[in-house]
Amino acid sequence: MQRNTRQREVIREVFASAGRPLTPQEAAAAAQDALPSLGVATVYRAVKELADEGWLVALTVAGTMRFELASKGHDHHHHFHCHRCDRTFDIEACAGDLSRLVPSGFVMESHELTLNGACSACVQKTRSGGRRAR
Amino acid sequence: MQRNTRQREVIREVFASAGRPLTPQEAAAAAQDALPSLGVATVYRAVKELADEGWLVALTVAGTMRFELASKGHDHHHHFHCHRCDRTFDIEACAGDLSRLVPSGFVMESHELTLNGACSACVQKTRSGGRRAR
DNA sequence: ATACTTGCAAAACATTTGCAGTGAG
DNA sequence: CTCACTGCAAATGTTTTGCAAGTAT
Repeated sequence: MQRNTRQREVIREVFASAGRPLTPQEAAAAAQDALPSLGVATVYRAVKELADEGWLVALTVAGTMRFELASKGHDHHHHFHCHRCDRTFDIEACAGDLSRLVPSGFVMESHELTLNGACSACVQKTRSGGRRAR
Repeated sequence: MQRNTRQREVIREVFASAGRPLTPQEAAAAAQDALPSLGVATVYRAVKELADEGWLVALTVAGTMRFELASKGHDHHHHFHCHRCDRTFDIEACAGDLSRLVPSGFVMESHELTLNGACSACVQKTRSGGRRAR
């Protein structure tokens, strides 16, 4: 990422303030909020560069690629995917010792853990019998 | 899945004998091997039904949706994805108590754990200086 | 016979790429 | 001024869907 344009600035801001992984689509929607003329292609391009650069990390949850800040202060964490609203949240803790799971002969370099279920917001909607759409 | 047709039989057979998660595309290719006229749409439809039904489970590894038999004798297991050969292997063990990771208010229904690294075959190829493609 | 299934092709999406115009340096 | 960046639209690739014909029950 060489030139500092308004759109890239906005895109970075979106991820910086999101606090959770965003799909390129979510990021585009949020960014267009501040810069309506911004096109999705630009978001895809910027996101890819930011990921290559290491500022963002890519992860795939529920069949969709998502990106989030590489370092948010805490180093390693995992994700919770809500199948109700399809949002992905960060989980601050790590599962711990997984090396015992690695088959002999294999070399583990990283691991990815995703919990699936309903987020608190969706749980509450369900409880109150509420029917609120996205 | 109500009627027992030749194509569904073939599709089930493909997953049953695969021994590892398959993408819809892989499944379609394998099934068309036994039933050339079979279309991808049918595979997608069948796979979705089988997954709803619980006979297959969906997982996302390395950016692609894959499906595999829900119960292969052992109940719960995880996956190891080799970034070298892009194959996914089963890991018989489960990480254990993950409920402590769930944020309060959230309800976890399942979890998915993927270890990334190199499988034994690829590790050996590397050691022996070998260079073999997929 | 009935109506669930299938194959095909079009549709719906998500992501990428080509291009000419725009703007950062 | 230059050339990287952007927006638009067309191109890709994947999964879904509409429909008429096929077939299990």
